Order: sequence, then structure tokens, then C-alpha cells
Amino acid sequence: MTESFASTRPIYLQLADRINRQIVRGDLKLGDKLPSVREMAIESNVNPNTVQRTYRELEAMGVAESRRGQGTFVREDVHMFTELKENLKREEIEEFVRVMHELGLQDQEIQTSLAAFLNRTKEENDD
Amino acid sequence: MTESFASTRPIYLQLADRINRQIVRGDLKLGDKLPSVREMAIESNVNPNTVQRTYRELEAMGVAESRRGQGTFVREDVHMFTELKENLKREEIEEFVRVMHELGLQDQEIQTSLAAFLNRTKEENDD
Amino acid sequence: MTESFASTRPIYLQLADRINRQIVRGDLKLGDKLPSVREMAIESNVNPNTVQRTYRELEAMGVAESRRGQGTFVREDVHMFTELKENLKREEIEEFVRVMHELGLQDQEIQTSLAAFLNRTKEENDD
Amino acid sequence: MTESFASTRPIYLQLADRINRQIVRGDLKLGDKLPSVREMAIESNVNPNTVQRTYRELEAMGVAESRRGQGTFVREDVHMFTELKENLKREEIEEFVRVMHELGLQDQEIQTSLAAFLNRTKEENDD
DNA sequence: GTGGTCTAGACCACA
DNA sequence: GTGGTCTAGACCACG
Repeated sequence: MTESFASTRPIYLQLADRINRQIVRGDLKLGDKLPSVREMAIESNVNPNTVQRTYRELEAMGVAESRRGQGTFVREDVHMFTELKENLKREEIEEFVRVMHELGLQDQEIQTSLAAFLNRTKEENDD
Repeated sequence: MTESFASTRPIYLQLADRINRQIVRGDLKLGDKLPSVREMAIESNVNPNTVQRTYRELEAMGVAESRRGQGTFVREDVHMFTELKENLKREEIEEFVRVMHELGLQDQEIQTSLAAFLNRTKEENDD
Repeated sequence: MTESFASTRPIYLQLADRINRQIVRGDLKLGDKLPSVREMAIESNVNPNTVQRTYRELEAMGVAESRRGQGTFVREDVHMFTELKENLKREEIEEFVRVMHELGLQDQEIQTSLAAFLNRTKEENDD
Repeated sequence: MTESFASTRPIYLQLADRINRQIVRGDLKLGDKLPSVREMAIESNVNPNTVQRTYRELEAMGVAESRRGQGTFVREDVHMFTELKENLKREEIEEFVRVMHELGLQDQEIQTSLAAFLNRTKEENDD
């Protein structure tokens, strides 16, 4: 039997991913306060317990810290930021390379195809 | 309001994607018979109509052809195969570039990071 | 055994044909909104899914475009219009020639008969 | 309300049409015996009464004649044959011209388009 | 058996 | 409201 559909990564991790990306993009700055558990639960249409678990996860990853009575904040740690960015980058690259290998491409071809694509879109924007 | 989760690509397209990848990988050869609509429906835990729609989609894309009373087959057309492979490649690259841009990387940095990653893993395999 | 009767062209295609003819005749102008799926289903005494399929077909043919939440529209593309008209013409001619051949006429005779008919009706109108 | 689908010409007339075409094509010769009502009913998947009505219609049109105790035969009348052929031809041409006019073509253009089509298919067969 | 069509009815996403 | 997707289940046509 083939696998089913309906992507299965737990919601609390999907939410953590999203917040991580917001940090790396700069939509969330170091030191910023995250929405309260309840706010975030409403915004994201999930259960507050799920958000709670996401925030715990972010703490465990060293990305956020909760301050009793004040809320949860992005840690003010440049090293964390750099590392987070590197991690996301690495994960994306790993996945990309894995899939391209699956499509039968060699390392060299992957780089060539990427370069060609970037040149193509660059030219389009030059028009 | 933030977007919700799992706003999934329609099942019939996910299934088409999966079949396309099987063809490009060589798990399905040109001329191979796909599972019957009913078989595939059971394998994939979806309704036969959904599979029907997938097969119709594959036919519209020129990837498969249905022979009434016999089944649905991968078209024996090398040109199709080449094009399909190119399309999947392009889509993966587009998505990769999109995400990397979202992480704040410039075109140049994307290429550098990829090259670095490939060198690193290459050295590991050389060990 | 002789063939049965009324082995009809699928309803969703008959409906597409009808709409195409309305466009070519000018009953539907480029950019016009088609009746909503539900309206058309009632007007035509068919299931909404059947209309949906018709509209999907028209979209695949490049004749219509669906705008989620707004409706389905005749594409505003003169090239499409010209091509559609040519296609309908060709199909009618093919069918006509096929039937006339079946009645035992040669290509030359078909043209002669048509010319005679047109002259006859022209004279009638001159009266 | 738009018209419904499911073509409505009565079966007994559809069957008469079919027989007429067989005569004009020469599949049925003058003087040939038509299948018995029962045979034809089985062949055509219709009720014997329907066939009976078809044969009556063919008699009324002067195309067939029933001989008590022997069956129904194509009338041995060359004039009838010529006229029948002319009628079918005329009907097809009328319909064709009607539709082409509906597509916006002038008499002259109809002839030109037909000639072009015949030349095109002729060349293909010359290949 | 196969794929193809159609219906009925549900729910979702967009706006 | 709109179109889009999915399910359930029926029936047909081809071979």
C-alpha cells in the first residue's frame, strides 16, 4: 500500500517553522514579543495548547524565551539568529539536493541548472 | 489573520505529482500500465472519481493515455519524458529559489551556499 | 448486431459545444460572464458537477476563464475567437464531407451539388 | 430556460433514416428484402412495434412495400431511388448551409472553405 | 474486467 | 454569493 495524503507534520512544528522563518526574514526582530498564546491561537486557528507546545519547542531550540507574567520573546542572541538562519538554509538545501538527485541529476548538473535558471529570471527582470 | 495550515494542494494533483515523479525516477517506464482506477483508489485511500480525475489530468498533460477497456498507460513518447523531467526540475528550482529569497538570500548567495553544501557532502563521501 | 440509437456525445461536451456556438455567433461576447455553475445547471436540467466539468473543459480549451468567487467568463482574447471559429467551421465541413461521401458522392460532386443548391436559393431570394 | 439534451428525434424515424442511407449507399439494393420486423427489432434493440411503424413510414415515403406473408421489400423503382438520394443530399446540404450561415459565413465563403478543405485532404492522401 | 459519465450532496476557499 | 474539491454510488460502453 502506498502512503496516504494529508501532510502529517504536526501542527505545532509547522507553526514553529513559520515563526522561525519570520525571524530569519526579519518580520520578527530579536527581542520582539511574540503574540500571546491566546492571540496566536486565534490568529492561527489552532488550539491554545498547540501554541503552548510550539512556544516550548522554540524555547528548547534556544530561539525564544518566556518571561513569567510578560509573555514569550525572541531571544536577543545574535549567535542564535545566525545559527537559525544557517539551519533553515541547510534544511532547504538538503531537501532541494535530495529531490534533484531523485530526478536523476548529478551535483554538477544541479549547480548548472540553478545558474541557468537564475540567469534566465535575471534577464527577464532586466527587460 | 494569518493563513491556516495544511491548505493542501488538491489530492488529484498530489497524486499526479507522485506519478510524474515515479516516471521521471524510472519507477514507471514508458508504456507501463498504471494501476486501474479502482486499484489506485484503494492503494491511495481515495475515491475512484478522484483517481479518474488524476488520470484525466495526466492525459491532458500528455503523460498518460487511457485505452477504454484496457487501462491507463504511460505514453511511449520520449519527448514527453524529456519535457516532463525538465518541468519537474524547473518547478523544484523555482520553489527552492523562492524559499531561499524568503530567507533573505540573494541569487549569488544561493549559489554559493549550494556549492558549499555540495563540497561538504562530497568530502564526507570521500572519507 | 446493428449499432444502437442515441449513443450520445457526453452532456458536458454538448453543453460546451452549445456555448462555443453562442460565442461564435456573437450571442456571447468576449469578456461576458457565463451563468454561474448553479444557474446553468438549473437552466440546462443537469447536475452542477456536469456544468463544472463543462466550464473546466472550456478553460482547458482556452475559451473561458474562471475567477474564484466571481464567476466564469469568456476569455477576452481575439486570437481565441478566431481559432474557435475556424475550429467549428472545420468540424462542420468534416462532418458534411463525411456524410456526403457516405451517400456515395465524390469530392467534385459535393462541390457541384452545393453550388447548385446555393444558386437555387439565391434565385429564390432574388424573386 | 434553455432546451434540454438527450436528442429527441423519434426512434422510428431514426431507424427509417438509417435504412434510407443504407439504400442510397447501396448496402440495400432495390428489391432487397428488409429484415423481418422481429429480426430488425432484435438487431436494433427496439420494440417490434417501433419497427412496424418504421416500415409503415417507409411505405408512405414510397421507399418500401410490404407483401402480405412475404415481408417488406425495397421498392424496385429507380425513380424512387434517385429521388431518395436527392432528398438526403438536399437535407444534408440544407443543414450544412444553415449551420455555416450561423457561424457567420457568406455563400461564397462556404464554397471556398469547402474547396480548401477538400484540396487539403486530397493532398494528404497523395502523400 | 476496463475507463467514462452522471448524479446527489457535502464542504472548502475566495471575496 | 462564486467556483473548486471530494465522496458515494450508479450506470454505460468497450473489448
